[in-house]
Amino acid sequence: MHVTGHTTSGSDADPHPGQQKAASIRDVAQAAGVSYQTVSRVINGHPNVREETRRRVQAAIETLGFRRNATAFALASGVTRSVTVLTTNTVLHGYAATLQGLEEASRAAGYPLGVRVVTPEDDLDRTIAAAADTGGGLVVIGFDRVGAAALDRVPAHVPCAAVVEAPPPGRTPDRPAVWADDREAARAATAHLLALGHDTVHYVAIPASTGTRRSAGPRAEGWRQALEAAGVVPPAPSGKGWDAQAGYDAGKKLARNQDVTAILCGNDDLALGVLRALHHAGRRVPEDVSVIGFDDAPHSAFITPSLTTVRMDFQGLGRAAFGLLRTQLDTDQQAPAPVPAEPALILRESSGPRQSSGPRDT
Amino acid sequence: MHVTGHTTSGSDADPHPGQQKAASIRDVAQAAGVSYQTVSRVINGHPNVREETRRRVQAAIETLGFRRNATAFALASGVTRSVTVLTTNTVLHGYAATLQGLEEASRAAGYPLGVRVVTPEDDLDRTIAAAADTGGGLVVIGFDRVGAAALDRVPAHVPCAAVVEAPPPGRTPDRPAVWADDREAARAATAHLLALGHDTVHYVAIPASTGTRRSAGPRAEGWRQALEAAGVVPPAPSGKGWDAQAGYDAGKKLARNQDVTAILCGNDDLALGVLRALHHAGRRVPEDVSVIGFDDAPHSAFITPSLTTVRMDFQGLGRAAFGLLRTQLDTDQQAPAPVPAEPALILRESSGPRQSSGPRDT
DNA sequence: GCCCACGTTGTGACCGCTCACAATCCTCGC
DNA sequence: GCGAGGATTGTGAGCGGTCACAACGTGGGC
Repeated sequence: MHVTGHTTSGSDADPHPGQQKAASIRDVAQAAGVSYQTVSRVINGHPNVREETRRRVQAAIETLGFRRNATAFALASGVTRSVTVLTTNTVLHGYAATLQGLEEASRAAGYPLGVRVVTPEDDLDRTIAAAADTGGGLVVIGFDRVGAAALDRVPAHVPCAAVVEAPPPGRTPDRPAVWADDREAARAATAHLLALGHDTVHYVAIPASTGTRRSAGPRAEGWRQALEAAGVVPPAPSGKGWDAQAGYDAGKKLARNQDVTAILCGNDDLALGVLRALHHAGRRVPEDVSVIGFDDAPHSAFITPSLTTVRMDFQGLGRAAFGLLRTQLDTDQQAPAPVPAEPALILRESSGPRQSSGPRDT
Repeated sequence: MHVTGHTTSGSDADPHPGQQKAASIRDVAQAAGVSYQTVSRVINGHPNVREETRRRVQAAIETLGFRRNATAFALASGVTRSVTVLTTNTVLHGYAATLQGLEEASRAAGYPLGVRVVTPEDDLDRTIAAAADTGGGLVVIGFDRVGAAALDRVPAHVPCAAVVEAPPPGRTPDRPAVWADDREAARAATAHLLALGHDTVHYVAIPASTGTRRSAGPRAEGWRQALEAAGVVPPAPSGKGWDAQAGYDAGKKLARNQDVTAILCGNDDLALGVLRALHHAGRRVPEDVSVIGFDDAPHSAFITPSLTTVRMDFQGLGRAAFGLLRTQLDTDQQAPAPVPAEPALILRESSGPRQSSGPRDT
C-alpha cells in the first residue's frame, strides 16, 4: 500500500477552542487597544509610532500569532512579490540547473517562486496570461523553440526576463535577457579538437530554438565557424533530440564512418549516447574517436571515459535572470546584478590527439 | 556581454492609449449595461442568467480583455487554488522527477505550483509559515532528514501531503503521504545478487531521513533483511552523501577488498561513483564485481557498463501526492487517485553471476 | 501665555471580487 | 385578469489589508 488517508482534522475538543481563524490586524488592534491603522504601521516599520505603543502591538502580534495576509496585502497595495518561471522542461540538466539558480535567487530575495511547464500543445497566450495573473513577474527559459515562442508572446506590460541561447552577434533581444556565450565556447571546443590533429569535427546537435536561420543555434554556429576558419567544409550535423537515446542514434551512424575521429555534441546527454554507440561499434574513446560534450552535467566527470565538455554556469544564468526581473519589479531596490561565469572547456578523458595510425579494422 | 537592459516600456504613443489598467468586473458591467454582480455570475457560470444577458456580458469581456483578478478572488472567496512544494533539492533525480510529476498533476488540475527549497540553516517554522500563507496547500518531499523534519512541523490546520520513504512496516505516517516500497525493492535486489552466487552484498547508503532508528532507512533495511534471511551477517554500510563523488569515495575502499563481489547502492549517482572507483582499481564490472543502483536515472541505461538498477516511479509519486492534497483542498472534487508503479528491478550489464575463479591480482 | 509645527493616532474610502439578501421581472394557473 | 412563485437582476456588506486625510495631543519659539 502506498497511500495513507488523511488524519481527521482534529475533533473540536481542542485545547484552544477558538484557534480556528487566523488573526487579522483588527484582532491585533483590539488586543493591543489601538486602531488597526496603528497595527499596520507597526508591521510595516513606519517611523512615527511611539515606542511603548509599538511594544504593545508587537506583544499582541506574538500572542495571537498574527501573520499579515499575503493575499490582502497584494490586493490592497498592488504589489505582488512573486516570480513565475515558464519552461518546457524541469529535469534536463540545463533547465534544472537554471531553475535551481532562479530558486536560490528568488528565495534569497524573499520572492515566492512558481513553475509552469509549457508544452507544444498549450495555447501559449492562455498559458502566459494564466502565469501572469498570478501576479508578479515572469522568467522565461527560452532554450528551445517552444520556450522562445512563449517569450515572444509575453505582453509588453508584463514584467519579464528571459534566459536564452546566445543571440546572433550584434543583435540583442528586445526583451531583458541573459545568456552565455556558447557560440564562442563551441568555436573554442571545435578549435581545440582541430588543434589536436583531427581533420574535421562532426556535430551532434540539440534541437534549435529558432527555426528560420540556416544555422541550428549558436552552438552549431560556433562549430561551423571554427571549421570554416580552418578551411574545412563542415559535415552535415546530425541529432534529433535532447537525450542519450538521440545521441545513441546519431552516434551509431557516425561510428560506421571510419573517417570520423572527433565529435562535438550539443549536450552531455547526447555525448553519453554517442559514447555508448562508439563502444558498441568497437571504436575506442579517445584513441579512435574524441568526444566533447556540452553543459558539464554532474555525472559527466564520473562516466568512463570521463567526458571532456563545456561547463556552463546555468545556475548563474538563473540568478542573473532573476536579478534582471527584480529591477523591473522593485523600482528602487537596485541589487548588484550577479554575473554568470563564462563557459569553460573542461578537458577530461574523452578527447585526445588524433592517432597517426590509419583507420583500423572494425 | 551577457545581459541586455530593459526595453523602455513603450512610449505613450500607443495605438490604444488607455490600455494601462486591467479591466475589472465593474468596467465590464458598465460596458454591458448590467450590474457587476451579473458579470460575476457570468464568469462563474451561475445558472440563473438570461441567455441574452450572458452573451452581452461575454462580448464585453472579450472586448475589454477582462481576466478575473486572482488576488481579489482569493481574498473574497477564501479559496486559494495553489500548491507549494517544500523540498531540499530540485536537481537530484528522485527529487527532480517527483517535482516533475507534481508539476504535471497540478498543471492538469489548474493549480499554480510553487517551489521552495529548504536548507538545514532555515528556520523551519518560519519557512513553512511563509510557504503556507501563500495560500493553498503544501506538498513536502521528505526523502531526507531536513525534508522529514519540515513535514513534522507543518501545523495541523495546513492542508498538506507528503512523499516519503517507505515507513516501517505496520506504521503509517500521521500525515497523508505516498511512498514506494523501496524496502521490498532493496530486499529483492539484494536477493537477486545472492541468487547469482555472491556470498554477501555490500551497501553504499544514501543519507537517512530518520536518525533515531538503528537502520539507515528502508533501502538499508531491505538489504539487511535479505542478507539476514540468507543467514549472512550484513557488512557495515558505507557512503556519506548523495552524489557520484560520495559513491567514488565509498567505492575506493570497497575496491581494495577482494572479497567484495557485489555492491548495492542507495542511488544511481552513488553507483556511478562506485563504478568509477572499481574501474580505477582495475576491477571489472560485472566480471569481478556486480553493482546495482537505485532509481533508474535517465543516464543509467547509457553508461558503460549499463547499470542494473531499481526503477522508481517518482513521477507517479508526485502525481499521487498532488491527488492526495487535492482531496483536502477541493472537498467535492473526488479525483480518481492515481497509483504509482511498483519499483522494478531492471537488469542490465553491471550485474552478473559470481565468477567461480578466485580473486585475481590487481 | 498663545500659536503653530510636529509627532502620534484614528477615521474613511478603496483594492476587485464574493457572499447574502432584497428588488424586480416574468410566467403560469385559476 | 390577478396573485404566487420562480427566474433574473441589483444592492449592501465584507474579505484583510493599504492609502489619504483629519484629529488629536505635545512641545518650543515669540
